[in-house]
Order: sequence, then structure tokens, then C-alpha cells
Amino acid sequence: MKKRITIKDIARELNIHHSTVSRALRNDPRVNEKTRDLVLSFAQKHEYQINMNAVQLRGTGNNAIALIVPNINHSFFSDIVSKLTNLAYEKGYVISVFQSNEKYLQEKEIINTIIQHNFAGVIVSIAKDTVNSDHFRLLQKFGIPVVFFDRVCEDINSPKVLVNNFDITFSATEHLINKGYKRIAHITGTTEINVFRDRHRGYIAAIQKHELAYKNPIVVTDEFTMDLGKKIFSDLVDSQNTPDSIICSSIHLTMGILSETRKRKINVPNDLGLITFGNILASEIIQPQISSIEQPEAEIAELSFELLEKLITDKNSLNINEDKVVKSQLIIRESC
Amino acid sequence: MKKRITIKDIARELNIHHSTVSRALRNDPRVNEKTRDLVLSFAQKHEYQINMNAVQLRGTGNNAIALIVPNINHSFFSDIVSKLTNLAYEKGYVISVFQSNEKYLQEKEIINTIIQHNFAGVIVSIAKDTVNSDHFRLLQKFGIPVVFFDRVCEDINSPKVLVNNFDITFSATEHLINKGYKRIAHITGTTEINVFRDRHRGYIAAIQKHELAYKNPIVVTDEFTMDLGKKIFSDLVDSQNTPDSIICSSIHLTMGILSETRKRKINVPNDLGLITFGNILASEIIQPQISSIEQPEAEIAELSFELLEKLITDKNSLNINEDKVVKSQLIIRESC
DNA sequence: TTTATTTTTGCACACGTTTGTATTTTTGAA
DNA sequence: TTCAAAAATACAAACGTGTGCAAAAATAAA
Repeated sequence: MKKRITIKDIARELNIHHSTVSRALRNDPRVNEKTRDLVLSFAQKHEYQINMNAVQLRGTGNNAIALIVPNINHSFFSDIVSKLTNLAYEKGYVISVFQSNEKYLQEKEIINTIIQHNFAGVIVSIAKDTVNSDHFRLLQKFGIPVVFFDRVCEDINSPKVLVNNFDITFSATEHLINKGYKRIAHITGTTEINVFRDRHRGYIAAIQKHELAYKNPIVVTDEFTMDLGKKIFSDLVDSQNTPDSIICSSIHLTMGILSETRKRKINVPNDLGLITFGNILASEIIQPQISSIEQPEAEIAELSFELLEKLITDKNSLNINEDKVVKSQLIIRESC
Repeated sequence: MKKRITIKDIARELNIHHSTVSRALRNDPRVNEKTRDLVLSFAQKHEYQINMNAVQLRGTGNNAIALIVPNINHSFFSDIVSKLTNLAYEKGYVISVFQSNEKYLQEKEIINTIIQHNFAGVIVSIAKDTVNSDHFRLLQKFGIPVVFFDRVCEDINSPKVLVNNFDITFSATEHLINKGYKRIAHITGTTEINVFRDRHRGYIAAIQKHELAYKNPIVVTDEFTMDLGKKIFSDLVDSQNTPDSIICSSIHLTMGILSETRKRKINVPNDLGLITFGNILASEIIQPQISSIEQPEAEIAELSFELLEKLITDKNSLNINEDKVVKSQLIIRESC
């Protein structure tokens, strides 16, 4: 391993001052063309690479963005991580990805790490566990801008990119009602989180508008797994409160439900109507094809990045507070 | 936004030297208990956060790991990214994720960024595009250890975590043969990459062992999308060389194939046997259930991280060169 | 007390850049 | 030539930490 070459090394070899080398490398017009060429060719020949730690310590040019998501291996988030990584990279930023694993405590630790590493900004979708937003306020105290997407903290003055969960759930519920379903269940996450609360409200609003007598069961779960989907559905079927249709907040849960309908010979859509949130990779292949509410991942990623970049460059635009709402799409297939 | 507090600020307030503060914060035994407590409580009260840029510039304690994958939104990789992120975080490392988008050029740029940011180590699965490994050698020149997983550079002296692609494809092919399939096609990626080459060889080896007369079509594609899967399969069916079974290297391609079998009323497994690489989330639900070769993502992540950590801490163990081979699993379901 | 020993703290420099200012060199006009 | 203006370069300080070494303070031994 060879020692890393620095601008001082270059300066010494070329018998000039290192400040001149620094300027030459950044194409500062104040340095003579001949010396600049000299420096550049020398640098290239010796594989000079700037030390960003020094640059960032100096305070100039911080190009690191932190991205916090509850789970990376979840198609909604992995899509967004992927898109954001590309967007940021194109603009010269480096993205570090953190995973809260849905835990508030981990989220807090991550925030500390982010402050310590002097990230230029943060894009985050919060953990299900998170009710307190002091840690994000701490971030702001340190001058690090935050953009929230999808799952957001509501009691904080920071830009947010939201999905039209109320409206779309209202529409989805109404669609089921119009199709003749009368006993509509809703399986979703904790109402502490805006996403699930909004869906919940949209669902309730539609139910109330159509004055359905059925006492609709709402199942709140804090884990989204296939196995749990099976269990929840079994319990529903075995109860005296069996629904004739379900709006489900998670693909994984929906998979469990489907698997269970197969086992119990329950016909979808005749015995059970089904609408799920999320984009199923296999949606074309699963039969019946599942109606779903597709999330606009690309748009979310673009908007979030755009907002954050604005905050990073114009620190004074930090008072952006109008929430951006992007539209998800209800795609009716064969399951209802 | 308040100014960030530094050890010098603390020192000034407490009328001691900043070096003492530095030691106190890191529990150096050389500092008096009373002063340490004083420093610690002051630091906590004023929300002191260490500046890692300074630490890293100083040369001590670099805790940043870079992870390069071709695509994050690909369940195989997103699983590994997720697992690695957690593993690394537990051990006090920060993970930055980069996406080569299967492009050699982007991979090269990423390497430069990694050098410039002084990452402690790199874990990488290379782009389909990548044939040259000079950029990884450059990394090594700068003393940054690299661990390859799955898709690796073979002409470089660095630890690699591989999957038993030859064996498993051999088994899969033989399984199809034993089931009576005689016209087995293989759809896979470029043989420039070890993963696909090994699968290719395993497939050929099984074919040759059983002396199948059929001139088996091998389709090499450089993109793995559902649409392409449809097209490739259509072309195969419409050719005079129609296979009676397929081993496919990508879930997405397999989805396309399945979709096309539905449209053409081709019965799986009777008219077409099918085995795919990768873990299908919906495998329980899709009918027929698809036989698949499941990838040991967790094991890959753990092994890769373990190797890298060893390299980071014991720079002299850099001559580890024995490749680790982990086993994927052939799960026979209903599609063959 | 005095001296030796141990514990604790301070000093100064280093890490690799950037940048305002001062200094030198070059250029052009008188 | 001489002098002013412009161009090019050098100087020095700063960013926040960590560390070897010296100095000081506290403790123990004589």
C-alpha cells in the first residue's frame, strides 16, 4: 500500500505552494495556465484523490445525504432507496442508508450518527414505533435539514411528501360498497402513524357515508408478515363477524390472506373481495389478479430529493412547510 | 441554528485544556475522575456531538463501509443490503450504499468517490458490464480492503463469497431430466460474469452427462425484466426449437414466462417444466407453485461482513484468498 | 522537610484542505 | 528606464481531534 498523495506532496515536487495546487485543481482562474496544466498532469499521473474528510472538516462542500427507512427489503422502500440513490448520485451527492427496523430507539441512535458525521441533509420515513420527534428537532438544531416522506412526524416544521391515503382509501372502500360488498374489514397498522390513520379515516368516512349497518372490524397490527396475514384472516373467518371483503394495508399480509383463502376454498372475489396497498411484482400472474393501490415511488423519491436539495442550498428556504401530496392509484383487477 | 459545540469550547468553559477534554470523553484512564465527570456532564448538557470528519481526517477510527450493488430494488440485493446494514450498524459501522446500475463506468466513478471519502472497506457485487478490475485494484492500492460477493472479479486477490451455482444448476437440470423433460432451455445472463458462467457450465455438464440429443437453446440476455421474459419465451415457442422445460436465472424473466404461458394456454408443468433462480415472495400463492433455487442471502451478508471486518482490523490478514462458497437450495414445487 | 514516584494536565503539532491577505513577478503604459 | 496596474504565487490561519512528550501537581517514601 502506497502512501496517499496530497496537495502538499504535489506542491513539494513541483516547487510551488500547496495553496496554488489547491486552486489549480479546482480550476481557479487566478492560477497561471502553465502551472495549472503542470499540476493537473502531475496529479493524474500520481493518481491523486482529494480527501473529502479534510474538505468537509474545513466546512466547504458537504455532499453526504442520509436516508432513513424502516426496512430496506420492502419493495416500497427499496424502490425509493434505489431511485433516491440514483438521483443523489447524479447530482454529486453520496447517500448513506440507515434502517430503523421500525424501532424508535434505533432511529434516535441513527440521528446521533448523522449529526456526528455532518451529513448535509436527511430524508426519512419514520418507524412505526416513533411517537416523539425530538430527535428530528435536534437534527434541525444542528442545522441539518430534514425531509419526511410517507410516514411523517406531524408536529415538526419540515417539508413532507405525503400520499393521498385518505382519498384513495375512501375510493377503494366506496368501490367495494358499490360492488355490493356489505361487510368490509380493514387490516392496517397503528393509527399513531399518519399513513395508517389517514387510511383508517378514509375507510370510516366511506362506511359512514353509505350508512353500512355492519359493525366493521378493523384489525390493527404492528407487524406485516405473511404468517400474520394468515392468522389474522383465520381469526376473522372463525369469528361471528366474518367480513365479505377486506382492504389490506400490506402486501405481505395480503399474501397470507390469499394463501388462507386457497386452503379454505374461499372464492375471491365471490366470497371475499380484496384490495391491497402496494405493487405486487407478481400481480399479473396471481389468479385472481389482485386489485391494488399502487404507490408512486418514483414521484415520492423525486419530490423528496428536490425538496431536500433546495433546503441544502438555500438554508433560508427552510420555512417551506406546505406538504406535498402525491397520488396513489387504485387499480381494479379481478379480486373485487 | 446554534453553533456546534466542540471540545475546545468545553475546554474553555471549564478552564482546562482541550486535550484533557478529548481524553475525558473517551474515558482515558489518565484523566482524573472528577474532571472527567465534569466534562461528561457538561458535554451532555450542551448536547456535544463529536465531529467524525475531524476524527477521520486525523486518521484514527474510520467506521464507514461502502456497499456497491448493481440494483437495490431487486429482492436478492435488497435483502443483502438490509442484512448488511443491520450487521454493520450493530458493530458501529456506517454503511453507504451505491448502485452501479449494472454499468462499469458508474462503478468506476463510485470507486473514486469511495477513495475520496476514505471508506474503511468495501463490499461489492459487480455490474454485468464489468470486465476490467483495475478500479478495484486501485482501491487496494489506497489500502482499502474489498470483499466480493456473488458476482465477483476473478483476477484479483481479494476474498470472495460465492454461491454454488455450478452444482445447483447441475442438480436442477438433472432433476428436470429425471422427470422426463428432454428439451431443456436455459435463460441466463452474460457468461462474462462468474455467476452466469457457472450456471451455464453446470447446465451443460448435466446435459452432457445424460447425452441429450436435443440441441438445447441457451438464451443470454443482459436485462432481467418481465417484458423481456415474455418476449424471449414467445420467441422460443415460436421457433422450431421449442423447449419442454426451462431453467431461468431471474425471477422477473420467469414472471414474464408465466404470464405468457397463461396467455397461450400452455400448461405448467405438463407442457413446460420450470425452475427459477431466486426467492419468489408470492411463491405460495402462484399456481402452480414454482420450483426455485433459493439464495442464502443472510449467509452471504454475514460472511461478507465478517471477512471485511477481519480485513479492516487486521490489515495483514489481507492475503486471505480462499473463496467461501455458500449453498443455495433447490426447492421442488409444482412447476416441474 | 526533602526527594522520588505517580498521577494529572498542558503544550504543540499533525491530519489535508480552503481562503483572505500579503508578497512577488509579470505586463503594459508613460 | 520607471512606475503603476495586473497577474500569479506565497503565507498563514483555520476547521476539530488525537497523541507523544513535557510540565505540573499530588502523593508517597525517606
